[in-house]
Amino acid sequence: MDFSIGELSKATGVKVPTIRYYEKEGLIEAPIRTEGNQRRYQERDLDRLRFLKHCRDLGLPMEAIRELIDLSLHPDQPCSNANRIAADQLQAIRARIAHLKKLEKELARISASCTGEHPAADCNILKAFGDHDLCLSDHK
Amino acid sequence: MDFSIGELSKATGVKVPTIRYYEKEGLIEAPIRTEGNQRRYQERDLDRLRFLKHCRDLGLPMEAIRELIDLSLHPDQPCSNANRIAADQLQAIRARIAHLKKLEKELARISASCTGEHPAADCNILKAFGDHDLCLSDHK
DNA sequence: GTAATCCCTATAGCGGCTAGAGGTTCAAGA
DNA sequence: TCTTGAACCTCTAGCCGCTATAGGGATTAC
Repeated sequence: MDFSIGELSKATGVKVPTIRYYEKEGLIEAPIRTEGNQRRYQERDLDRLRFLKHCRDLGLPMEAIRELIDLSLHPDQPCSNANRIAADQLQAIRARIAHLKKLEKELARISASCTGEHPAADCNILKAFGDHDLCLSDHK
Repeated sequence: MDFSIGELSKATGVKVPTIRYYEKEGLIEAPIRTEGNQRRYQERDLDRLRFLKHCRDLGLPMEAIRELIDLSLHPDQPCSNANRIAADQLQAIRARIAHLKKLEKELARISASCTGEHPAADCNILKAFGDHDLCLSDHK
């Protein structure tokens, strides 16, 4: 019928202290309590937390999730904000991928520049780490 | 001959409070001071900070940078650690790219699933954020 | 000489948790 | 019914790598 925080944690993969943290942050509602002050959750809390976790797994910042939750609590409002949030996040992810690819290229070059068998004084890796001018691109 | 912290900052692109933070963390040496207690840096501090910044730009964690600095202070030691650090970082970057690509795929699908003109109750984006089962891959 | 700009220390805050201390409640077995 | 032991409670502090602010002192250009 209702879950303890530990059961909710197992069902969602969100750790117990994290659930309490989300509650403190207002991202999930404070559930009812037993006489002994322990939290007891309902089905809808499970849905909400699954939503939250999925959003976090997709990399959304908590502020964006807050907006999405607000929106789902007002089902008559237009969903243009949800659209914007998804598009923004997609763009942010693509920017990060582009940046990481530059780093990958530089690191591959640096990593291959020395076999690790020299004294440090002659190590090309140490030189490459020290000198951005040796880099092929401008990796920020 | 020597630089103030602001000049060092401009020369490297590292912000002033960050330079002081690096000093507190032992990543750069505490420089000499003027009679009025202001820091004055030398050429070698500039080199060190450039090294540090380049490593940070490449995504190395400070602990790894600490090891690299140690190594460059012992030029007779073998550089196998530098090799390992570069290889580890390369692997870490590649793992992050792989993960972000999964997110990109899911977000592109989610983002395209709704034009943003519906009431929230019917919004496919909200549904997709809520339900991982709709996802094509297992993005963590 | 004075005003503008730099510099100093110390502390707190960011995001998103996570770990620990020290104590209470619950549920299963004897 | 009693007892154990696991799970729960609150509160505080810590993680990384900075960044911002407050409240002052030093330096430099005019």
